[in-house]
Amino acid sequence: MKKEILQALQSVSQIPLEEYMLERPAHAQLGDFALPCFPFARVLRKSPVAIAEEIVASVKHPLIKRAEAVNGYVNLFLNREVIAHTLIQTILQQSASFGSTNEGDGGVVSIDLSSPNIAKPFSMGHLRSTVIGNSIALLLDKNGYTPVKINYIGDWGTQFGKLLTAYRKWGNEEDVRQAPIETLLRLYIRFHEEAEKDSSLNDEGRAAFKALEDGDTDALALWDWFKTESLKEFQRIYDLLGVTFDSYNGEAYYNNKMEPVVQELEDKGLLVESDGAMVVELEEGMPPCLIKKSDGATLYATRDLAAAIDRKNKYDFVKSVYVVGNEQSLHFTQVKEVLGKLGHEWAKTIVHVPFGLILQGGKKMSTRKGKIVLLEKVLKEAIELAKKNIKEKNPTLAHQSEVAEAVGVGAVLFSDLKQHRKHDIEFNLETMLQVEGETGPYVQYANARAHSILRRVGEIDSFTINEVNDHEWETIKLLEQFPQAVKRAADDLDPSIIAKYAIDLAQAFNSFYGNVQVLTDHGNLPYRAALIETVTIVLTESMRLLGMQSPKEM
RNA sequence: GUCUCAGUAGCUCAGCAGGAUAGAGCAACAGCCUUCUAAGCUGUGGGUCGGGGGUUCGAAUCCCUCCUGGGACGCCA
Repeated sequence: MKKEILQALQSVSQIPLEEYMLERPAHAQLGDFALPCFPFARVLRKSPVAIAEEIVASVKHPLIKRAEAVNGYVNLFLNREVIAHTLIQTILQQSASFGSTNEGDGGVVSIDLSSPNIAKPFSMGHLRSTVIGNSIALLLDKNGYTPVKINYIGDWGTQFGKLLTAYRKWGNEEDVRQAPIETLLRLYIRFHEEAEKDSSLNDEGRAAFKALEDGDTDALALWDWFKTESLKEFQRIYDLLGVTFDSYNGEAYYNNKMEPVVQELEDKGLLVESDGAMVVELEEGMPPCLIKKSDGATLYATRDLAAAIDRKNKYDFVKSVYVVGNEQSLHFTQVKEVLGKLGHEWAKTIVHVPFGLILQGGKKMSTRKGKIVLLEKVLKEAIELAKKNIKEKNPTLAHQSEVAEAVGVGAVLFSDLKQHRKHDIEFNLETMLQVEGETGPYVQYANARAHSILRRVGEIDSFTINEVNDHEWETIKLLEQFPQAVKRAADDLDPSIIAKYAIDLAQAFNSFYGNVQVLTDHGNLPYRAALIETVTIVLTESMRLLGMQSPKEM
């Protein structure tokens, strides 16, 4: 549509026009599109006002109803009825595939997301990675890519040496069976408390990890047990969130895949000794990448290198996305650099998608110090609140517990996804549980109301449009923008674009049905019903792309 | 100290491929349930866009600089 308008303008303009020049005015009374003529003034040696007036006088196109010259702008008012009719037809016909593209042409994009650490509770921080990563996968899929979701479980590293040490010193089997994660977390916290006083504990922990890595059977058995118990707890949360994975290959999976990488680094002369550790030196200004500790045990970067190479071999990805907090930016830059030094061209296709931290009192939360908020508790609370709301607002509703779950989880998901990824978030339970205003339940409610009207209308087979009022037009303009929102969200790997879009559309629609009686106006009923149906299609699809459910009643 | 992200209404944020009077939500206040679910709608008040320079016809948006805060900077992940 924009292209057609642009062509119409081009035919009467002496200057070549580009798509970006045509903008949407901030205020609806200024029209649907506007062309600022200031840049042309110098070339044409005329005032912008005169240029605008000339264009307005001669521009003509079936989609343009009226053109006005205002202070050097060409303001265009479109032919609402024609555009609305075409758009509604298109959306009804394409249904959920409206806005899809085949840009990715089936190319695989691996996505590293969620990645909780075993023996530690699923925290609010992991929520961000999980829901952002999941939404990115859905967005890529809609654009024709083949996403592969990898849950890179944190199940290896010195932390396990520490945990094993703590368990052997202070733990017992019974407590772990009763409440696995809670007990293991307590042990982990105690370890760090005691290590403050007695730093030799840290050496003990490191030694225990070395033993684990060298295949000590006792240590392995304990490790395996802790891991099994942890995964059970995580699964409950993934079920609630509706997130699935294509691979659960965690850090331990790469235990036997690191040596070849280390060997290759050595063969290529990249590995150098530094203070007893083995490192790869990087460009000036960047700290070296640590590959092996002085005791010979591996590090995070070692495993990430092995994992990146393994994933390239396995999936032959066109892009590899890591949804990990922005405090790890340096780490990923280093890993990319090292891969580049190894001669892997594809290192360029690795993308770190960072996100802000969830803060408490302005500070980072720390598992080690026991400063942590549990996601499961937050979700449970949100669902309880949704249940209570249903009892008050719609007590006769069927399937109340399913709807409560969809709404409660939707509230938590949306409060996270609507914010720009990179912003730190101050944790606030009240904000997360909110159901009014710019929230997940607000979007779900708009969609439920739309379905409610449609249930009363029944089947419609054709419609004509006599006039599109302002409320309807605002809604239609937004519907028309959905494909662009999808494309931008996928290109920027940023789900918040869809979340904001969904809010805008829900607001426009709420305003429409709040001000227009649909059922009683029989002349306009078929057209409005068709419009409302397209709203449900696009709202439902928006919510799906965010990983949210969209109940038809609530 | 170096690198990096941020600073917009009382609070939480959007806008930042430069464009017309800087927008939402929450909170506050005032209306709207005998008409499609009030998780809604309609209105009111509320701003030196951190400070200062610069580029431009035009800057919240681009550049420089300073201030404030978060985070990362070798044997955690």
